[in-house]
Amino acid sequence: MKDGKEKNKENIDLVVKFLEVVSKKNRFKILRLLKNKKMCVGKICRALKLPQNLVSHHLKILKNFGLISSEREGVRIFYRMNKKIIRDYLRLMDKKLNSKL
Amino acid sequence: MKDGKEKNKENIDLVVKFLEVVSKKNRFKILRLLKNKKMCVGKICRALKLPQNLVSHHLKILKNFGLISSEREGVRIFYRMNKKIIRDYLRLMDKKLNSKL
DNA sequence: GTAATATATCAATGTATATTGATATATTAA
DNA sequence: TTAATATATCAATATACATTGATATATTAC
Repeated sequence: MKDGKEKNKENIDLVVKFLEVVSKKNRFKILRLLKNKKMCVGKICRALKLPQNLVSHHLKILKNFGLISSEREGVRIFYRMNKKIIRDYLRLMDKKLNSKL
Repeated sequence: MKDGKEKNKENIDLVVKFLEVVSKKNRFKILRLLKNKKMCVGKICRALKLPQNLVSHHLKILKNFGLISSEREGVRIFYRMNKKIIRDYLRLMDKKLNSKL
């Protein structure tokens, strides 16, 4: 079992990794688009006026980190935000930077 | 007066800029050190095992963005976190990524 | 099967910026 | 005013990674 310091270190690495992922403007915008609705790649491209390969690239990063999920519907692949996970990260950030303890 | 879209764009730029600033591990650690106490540069260097010029560099970025403040005490300069500002950014992030609206 | 559409992957490039090393500035003490 | 300490700045390098262009893969319709 880990001691407190190691646990803390892991948490910091995790929060910082989260921040790295969402601190890119295009990824942040994609996340916001997916906040309340699922969208296919093409629609995201059109909404943000970004080329398809770039959007796919960012979607992959967001998905690898667990912030979004995807499901195929015929020829399209729809993405949606993993709201609970986002909430957990926001809470962790708050704990690290804002909590009294 | 700005319309809603412009206001929103500014907010996104601001949040993303905040995320850029805090998404670097060393800066994040510095912020955490300053969460509950003021510290001089040398002490921050020793605490994080980082060279002085690098710490000064990161402090400057954090200060320019308004996340920390400084005051000289004799030969030393003490830094502290601007907690209210941090809280405001955390709230803004929550609004953008987590609020129901 | 082939064509058409949607998405993903790969290699190359460009850009931002973290880090380092050397040096400059400011304050205090003698 | 000189020495010692603390901090900041500047130039150079290294590195991460967003972006782009070209191409590959997967699904559906014919």
